[in-house]
Amino acid sequence: MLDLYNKQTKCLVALDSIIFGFDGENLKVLLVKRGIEDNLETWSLMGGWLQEDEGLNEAADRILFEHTGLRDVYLEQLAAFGNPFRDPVMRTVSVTYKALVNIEDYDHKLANKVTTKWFSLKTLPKLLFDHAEMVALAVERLKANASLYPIGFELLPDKFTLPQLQNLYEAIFDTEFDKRNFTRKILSTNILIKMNEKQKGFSKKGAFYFTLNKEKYKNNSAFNFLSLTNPDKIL
Amino acid sequence: MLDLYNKQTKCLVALDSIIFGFDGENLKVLLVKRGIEDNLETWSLMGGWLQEDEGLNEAADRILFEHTGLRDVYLEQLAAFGNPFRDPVMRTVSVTYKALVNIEDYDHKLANKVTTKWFSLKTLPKLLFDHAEMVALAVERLKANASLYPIGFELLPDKFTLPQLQNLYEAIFDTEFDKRNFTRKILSTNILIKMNEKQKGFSKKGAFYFTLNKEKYKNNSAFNFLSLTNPDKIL
DNA sequence: ACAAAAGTGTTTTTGGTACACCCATGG
DNA sequence: CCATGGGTGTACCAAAAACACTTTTGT
Repeated sequence: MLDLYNKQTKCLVALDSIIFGFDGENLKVLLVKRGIEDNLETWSLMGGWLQEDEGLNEAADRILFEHTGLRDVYLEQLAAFGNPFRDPVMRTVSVTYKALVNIEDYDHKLANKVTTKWFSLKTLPKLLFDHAEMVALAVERLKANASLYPIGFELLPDKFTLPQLQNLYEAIFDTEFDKRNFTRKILSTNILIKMNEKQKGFSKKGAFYFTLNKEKYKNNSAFNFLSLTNPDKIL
Repeated sequence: MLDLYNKQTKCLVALDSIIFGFDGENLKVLLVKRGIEDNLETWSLMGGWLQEDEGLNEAADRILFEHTGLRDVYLEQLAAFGNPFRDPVMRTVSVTYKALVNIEDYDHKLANKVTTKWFSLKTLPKLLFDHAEMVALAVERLKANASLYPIGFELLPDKFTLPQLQNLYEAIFDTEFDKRNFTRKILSTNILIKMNEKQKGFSKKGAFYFTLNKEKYKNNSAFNFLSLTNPDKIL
């Protein structure tokens, strides 16, 4: 039987992660500048190779940590990419992950500000290999998830205002929502807790901060979170 | 740079496909009996290894064909499984695919009836490695897809009755729907065409056959197909 | 005639959407 | 006092859900 195994082709397995962040205005992706060996102006996703005795999730976590110093980011598997010529150097199958992080939180933990940079989704640079395709798929899935589940809070600080939350969802879906309808829908899920504190400095009136009711949030309680029944709103 | 590549661990890459079918009553999965070399009573998904110069989708298609003689089945990638010890013989990363096929259609094209068999989801045998986990994930995704898009017709013959269609959806979601509401919702999408022919032999009255309006079906026109806003209905 | 499944309409309730004005504050 | 963004309520409409009786036909 070992024979049968030994006859098969072996491949490198890479892990590439699409890290989404939100700066209050635009949805962004964290990219890494490729080492000097290549064309200097190519950016790539957070990537690395799978090592022995390491699971896929584990490897993706480790690679993200090595690039950024970030731990405990929830990485979710996206898809495997295996075009035989996707990496011209050697046959590599890449398993992609996506994560949402809070940019503020991230920036002060950031290990390597020289080689990593946030890019707005609308002005992405040229990406390595098939990484642009990976980003596109990640965005598509992000939209699908965000309309069904209350994700997106990972992209915000622990306390955030409703206008901030709305901006985020508007950035994800690249559209605008009615303020009153948005507020009503979000509050009706009861996953937010209003604080007594107001945001200072941004607007004159100041907006109340909210925090996540983590109990309810974990319970997955808000299925069909934003029920966007109209595809035009999403696409 | 080649050095850097050469230092990395290489793995086998397997493709495993979850093939769903529907026999009019239960949702089923097509499994293969393992070769004589192993414990005889283990069944597995349609699986095989990735070959050189072959993309993932291509390989999954080829493997399905080799096991079953079926071509042109729409296989959709599900997820990669990469626990380092999932295959005790050698480190293997498995990329899984799922597909929906019409059992009747399948059975007469079937190349190898001895080693492949349909199993009801509710009475699955012991499966190889982590294949049970793969099936569970596939079922979860099937539900999610079926509530958003009018998939499921692949599982039925070219002409089918509304009660059959309802049975199928009830099997997918493991619940019951109101006949009148179901009918209304399905017909309102206009993706079905009523035929003049009635089903004979099953019920005394006989139910009208319908066919798929393939134009509208391809157009993806029925987003949020069954809008199942109540998670209890789904879970 | 009766059993078994097919087929069909109405009412209620829920939730999505559209829409406009007052409020609080910093400048 | 005014400009800026924050906050709120209502009316309409579409669609989901609940609900029961009649029809057809094989036995």
